[in-house]
Amino acid sequence: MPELPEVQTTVSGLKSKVLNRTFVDVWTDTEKLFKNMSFGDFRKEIKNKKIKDIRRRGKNLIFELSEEYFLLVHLKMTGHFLYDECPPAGGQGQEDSMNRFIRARFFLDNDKVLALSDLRKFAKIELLKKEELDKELELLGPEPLEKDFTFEKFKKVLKKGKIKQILMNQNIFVGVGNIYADEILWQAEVHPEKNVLDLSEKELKKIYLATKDILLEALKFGGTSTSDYRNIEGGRGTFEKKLKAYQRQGQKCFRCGTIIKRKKIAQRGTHFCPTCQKL
DNA sequence: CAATCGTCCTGCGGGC
DNA sequence: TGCCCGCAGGACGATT
Repeated sequence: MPELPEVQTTVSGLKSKVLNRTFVDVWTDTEKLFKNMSFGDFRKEIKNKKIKDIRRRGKNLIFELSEEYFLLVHLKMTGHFLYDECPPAGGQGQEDSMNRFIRARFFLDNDKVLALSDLRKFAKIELLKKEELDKELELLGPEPLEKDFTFEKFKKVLKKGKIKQILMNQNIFVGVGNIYADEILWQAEVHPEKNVLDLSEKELKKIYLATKDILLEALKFGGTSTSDYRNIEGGRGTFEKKLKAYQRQGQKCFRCGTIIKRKKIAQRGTHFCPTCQKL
């Protein structure tokens, strides 16, 4: 599932390929992905709009277009963009079934195609004016990799509740989903069900540092592709080789050798070391 | 009022 | 072998 490192990797890839390109047309077989207007209207509106910039806010992709329009895309769980889909035979991603669920195609003025593959059809695509975009994003918390996201700021935005749930709450701070929440808490040696109010200063500091560290490290490796995420060339991120907790249930903890446990916490599959991460 | 549940969706894996 | 059930989960709305 695309979290901050995967969305940022996507943004970087897109910027290198489609900046300053103009949309010629768009196709879909899944009209419900287009949330704020009918697909017919979207198709009319997107034509001839130029991509002036591409950025990320939390897990959202934002294409800044000409005429003061914005294309907002949320990949949710299984969405990913593919540039110039159907790579040459034998090319990276060609044999990967995850790249075959093409739900939308954006035709560009260089005769290339930007496609959206999304197995579960949960992605969101919206064409918005500035005020509408701001309104949709207004509840999002701060960016954890920004310089001004200090330890003081981190402590200030936290609310009471199970720490795992808090880490994944986009209104507190953005970018962390199920994979990185488990990795952050493993590194910080904190039990995912521990209440924020019961965390010591030392534990808070470890979670804060682990958040920055894990997200940066995952970004460096192009994200995690355990199941569905692919980069815009259809290839995989390599951070999955670095995972210490996520989907390692039944295997030995790299720190203490205890068998990693899996438990449903806040409706999410959660992986942790019962020895290193005590409640 | 906060916590939990249901919804969207479909491929895949486990069990029989 | 083949079928069916249930699981995976980001975000949001509904419910308790």
